[in-house]
Amino acid sequence: MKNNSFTKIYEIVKKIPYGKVASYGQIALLAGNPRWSRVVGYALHVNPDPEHIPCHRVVNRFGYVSPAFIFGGENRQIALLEAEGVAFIAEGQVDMKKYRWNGETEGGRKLDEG
DNA sequence: TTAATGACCTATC
DNA sequence: CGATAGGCCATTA
Repeated sequence: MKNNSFTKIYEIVKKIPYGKVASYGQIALLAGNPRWSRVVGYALHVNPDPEHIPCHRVVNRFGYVSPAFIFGGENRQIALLEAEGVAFIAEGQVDMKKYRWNGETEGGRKLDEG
């Protein structure tokens, strides 16, 4: 267990608030390594603690979800997100402009929601 | 150890 | 502005 790299990633992913979603690059960045974008996905791939690691709240830069890599199936992620209140603007895409996690556990509406 | 792959992002023409 | 190619890091065979 290399709790040196992934651990950081998990820490971020596990810190994602309820009803919000974050992108790999964001997590990687918050983790302290903007190039871990690929590793972040890998970290979730192993997902040693899917019960504590909300990988379903993680999507790519465009808000698209994975085709079928989530623990349980694609519907799993979508279902979980919808269950939290996250709406989908497309078949497998969430509104990153409304649910995109700023990176803080407080909130944040400094974006243009207009 | 070398070679290949991946739930991504960024830079260039 | 739109489309294509490469880079980075870690895991696996």
